[in-house]
Amino acid sequence: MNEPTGLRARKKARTRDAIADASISLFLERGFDRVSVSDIAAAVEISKPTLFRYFPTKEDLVLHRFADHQGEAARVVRDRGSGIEPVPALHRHFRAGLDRFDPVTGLNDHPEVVAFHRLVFTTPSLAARLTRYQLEDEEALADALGEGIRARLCAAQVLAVQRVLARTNWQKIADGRTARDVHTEALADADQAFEHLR
Amino acid sequence: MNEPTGLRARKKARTRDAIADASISLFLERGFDRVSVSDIAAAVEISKPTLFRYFPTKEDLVLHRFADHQGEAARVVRDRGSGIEPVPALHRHFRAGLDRFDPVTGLNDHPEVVAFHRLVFTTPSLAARLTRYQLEDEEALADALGEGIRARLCAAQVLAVQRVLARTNWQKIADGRTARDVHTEALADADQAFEHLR
DNA sequence: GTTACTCGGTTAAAAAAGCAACTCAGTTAT
DNA sequence: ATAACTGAGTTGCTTTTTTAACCGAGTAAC
Repeated sequence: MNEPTGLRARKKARTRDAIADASISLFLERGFDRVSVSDIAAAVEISKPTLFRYFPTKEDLVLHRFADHQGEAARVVRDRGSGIEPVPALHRHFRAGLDRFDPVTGLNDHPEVVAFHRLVFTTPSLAARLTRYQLEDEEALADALGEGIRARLCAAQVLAVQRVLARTNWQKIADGRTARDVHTEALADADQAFEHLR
Repeated sequence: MNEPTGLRARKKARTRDAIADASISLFLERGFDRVSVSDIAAAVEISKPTLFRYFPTKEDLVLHRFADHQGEAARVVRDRGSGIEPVPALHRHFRAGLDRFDPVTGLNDHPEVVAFHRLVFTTPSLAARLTRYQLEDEEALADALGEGIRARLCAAQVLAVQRVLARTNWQKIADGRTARDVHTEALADADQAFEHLR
């Protein structure tokens, strides 16, 4: 069931991680457009074409962290236990994310994570591309919810809610508060928001 | 003047070093024939055919340290300054080796080097292959010295002398003496041996 | 206004690595 | 004696990586 752990696969995963780590740390250090892809390739000791075989664009070097969560909402809906409604399933999933301080919930005060968020939202080309990811995510969720305009509306609202919640949490963290401190009100916000959805 | 330092060359050199290091440390740890080439390949995280692209046989994993000195004597003779006779040039070169405690002179008491020598000379297949290297080295030296039986005799004698000297030094080290301690008498031995050659 | 750089991204060909299956010897088990 | 194993080394095929050269957009220089 799990991926084959051959030599090839292992090295590929390691190269991918190395690229991701090097590029993010370089971006945080000098800013997104003061680092060229050639710099990154040199840091990882691979060639430029190889780098682009792992990540299609420069933006994806940053956004793969979101891309890796791609379709998560849709999956949660599809894999929900029988007799459970979609929205409560997403609610539960988001609460679980809060409990483990998943960065996508905005509730994480690791300096690296905070700096990363700042990087994404203050770099126009990154923010732009991020919305494209969110659109695809939304479409996938809509498909998982069913067909027609109702499903699409519901998907859009759920993801909008999640974005607002994450943004709110992140703002509180950016104001200097600790994730543990914000945790309970983040839960309350989430409960209220998802309650209001139905 | 120096080799091109492209990405490919750098990685190749690093892989070669990794193989050499891993195999020698495994051999020293468990003995030459209690380690399979597959074990080594696994330790370096490369495939078996790849390993054999770097080293032609299992023995060469150990003996490349000698192989890398291959043809050194011949080169010394060819590159000697004008007006210098071959044998004195070789003499000087051997003395220089002693002065920097070059492992090939046997005058080196690093535990790793000592263990390495022991490994080579107590493993029959290694000792056997080593003599083949020495033969090739001898032929190259003979060619550098000129043609005919005289050159061949001279080459054989020079290399025999070097082997005896190295073996003598190694024996003293094996008896527990330190390289620095043995150094002066090693020089004296060398002087006498090369003098006797003339 | 052309010229020349830089940077993101691509292409084609060649080198290198991985994989699986194989040969060939020598050992061990039955 | 034969069957089953193990380990060195090879072979053919596929995937990955390097290399050098290029394209096209932006931009700074003169």
